Amino acid sequence: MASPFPGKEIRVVKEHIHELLAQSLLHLQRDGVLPEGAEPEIQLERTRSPEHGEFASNVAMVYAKAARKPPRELAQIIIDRIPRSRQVDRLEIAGPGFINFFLDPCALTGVIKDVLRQREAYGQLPQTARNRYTVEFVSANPTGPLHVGHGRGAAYGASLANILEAAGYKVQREYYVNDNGRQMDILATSVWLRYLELCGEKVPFPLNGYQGDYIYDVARSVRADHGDQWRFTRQEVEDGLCAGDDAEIYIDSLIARARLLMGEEGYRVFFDAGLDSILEDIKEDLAEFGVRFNLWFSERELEESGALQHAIDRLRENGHLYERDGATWFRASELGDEKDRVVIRENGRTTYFTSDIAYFLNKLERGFDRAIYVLGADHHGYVARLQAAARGLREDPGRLEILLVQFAVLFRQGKKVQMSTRSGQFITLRELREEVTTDASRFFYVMRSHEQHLDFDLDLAKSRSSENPVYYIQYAHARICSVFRNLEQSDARHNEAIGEVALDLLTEEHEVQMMRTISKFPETIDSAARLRAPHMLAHYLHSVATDLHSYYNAHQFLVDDENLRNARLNLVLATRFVLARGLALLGVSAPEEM
RNA sequence: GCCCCGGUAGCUCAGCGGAUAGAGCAACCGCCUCCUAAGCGGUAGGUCGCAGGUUCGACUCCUGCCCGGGGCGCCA
Repeated sequence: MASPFPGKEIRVVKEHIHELLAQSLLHLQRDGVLPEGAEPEIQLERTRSPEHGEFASNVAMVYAKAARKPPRELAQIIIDRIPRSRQVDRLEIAGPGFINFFLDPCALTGVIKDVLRQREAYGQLPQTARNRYTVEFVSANPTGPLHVGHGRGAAYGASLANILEAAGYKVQREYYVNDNGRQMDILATSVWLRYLELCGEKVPFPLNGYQGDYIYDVARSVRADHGDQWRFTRQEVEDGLCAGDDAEIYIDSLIARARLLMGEEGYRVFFDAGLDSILEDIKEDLAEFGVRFNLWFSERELEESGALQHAIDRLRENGHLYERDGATWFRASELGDEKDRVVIRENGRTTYFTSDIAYFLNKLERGFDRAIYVLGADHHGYVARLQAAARGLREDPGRLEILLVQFAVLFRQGKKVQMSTRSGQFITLRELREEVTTDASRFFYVMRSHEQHLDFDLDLAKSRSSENPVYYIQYAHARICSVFRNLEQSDARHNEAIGEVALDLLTEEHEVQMMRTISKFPETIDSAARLRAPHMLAHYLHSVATDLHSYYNAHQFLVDDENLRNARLNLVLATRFVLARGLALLGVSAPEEM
């Protein structure tokens, strides 16, 4: 037969079969059996049960109407046109008209050769077109430590970015640092009030200020560096303060008071001290969580670089802005949003949304084909707003993709762990990592679909037992490593070349199953990337571990027969590569010993 | 009121329009003189929230309803 990939090793059996089917359908189009025109769409999927072969296609059913033939009859015609392949043992028509592909054993053993040739790179898919993606995630305001809610976004975003890379995309990881908003002013003022307290001046601390102890730490460091030069008495601070009942007005007037008393320069010291120390803490926290970013994008820079003005100009040129009540509005309601949005407030300052628009435009102008946003589910109001912005900018809304991650709720001893940001009674990501380890938290966070509320069972994540899926998978990896350690201590050696020649000895049910599962790795990466679903990879790895443990229990790998031993070692070594790579994509370690 | 997410085994959840709906935990019965029992094998467990619709075919898509979680600002 003619190889569908001339001069190239057939890497993925599924692709190969897909190609065989495509050739058949192309023939039938030329022969007039099928209508010509669009390239036929082919669905090929794994069967649920081996009695239906390895792969099945529904093309005969889909095209039955167009071909004006009963599905099973059309199936036979399609089969007659499918080129012969060494990889395919036989074809069957089943049920209402499925075409089932039964593989030749060499197709499965070929998978082991593939893996051992590609080693750690197995599962890496070729580059695709328009593949420059930027993924923005976490982007928590630098006003305090990350908590467990941010943890899910971090784990999801990082895993997704890794998976997209494996699927052939060039991925940039970005964190949007909101260093310009009112929340930052509240932070700066909170630090200043704590500073005054340390100086011995007790000014009543506002309820909506940042209450956490870390504020004292920042205040202490400012005082250590700058002494008491910004010390004012309670009387001085409260003079001319709007002491109304409204907490929001009260804190705003405190902010204004801070700026006035200290001057912009002094105020900046508190502002930057808060920002720098908290951002530093967040970076360190994320690094320890195995999450790295290529770019920490500063909101302030949007203003300083003129990007903000650039975006506003663009909206204005496109006729989407108007003035009302002293503010400048974006006519979002005409572009799919539920109402119009303010982009320049009455006081002349832009809104948070204005920055969002400018940042989005900036991403596209930096050359990314697509901007992916990983946001908490509470931000779902953003979707329509940002899409409206994309339209208003006359950019393709298809280049904007927003993924909402649902909330995670912690459970301890079967009971919900209560959390509240206001009272400062939230569990930090750092505390979670320390309690259940980074590995377990990374895995648990992405174990479920991101669209699904997550019940995070702390006791399960902590347990070093079989119930804990992350240990179950890691244990499979460690077991394989252990086998090779035992081999080292014996007289025997692993010879991959001998193993490769002897692969046809791998005929046990467990071995066939193991190979089948390993062969699904590339397509799992593909689906997980396409559906933005790291949990698919998590589930897949669990099935790899299941097969390995079963195999391990049923058969001895270190047998006397040199050929069989090396063949089996090739298989488990290939399994090890899959486990290690898969765990790495999820940010989970693959220990050699447990 | 409007919007987002969910409702599948006792519990937590997979299931990318296909064939007999799966896994882990919990329950019950077994397996270590043998490469790590953090493991394996087996048994039992289901009106896929309800009602319509689209389709050769619906857990999957559409509409309505019921139940649970969350969100709606010239806040960020």
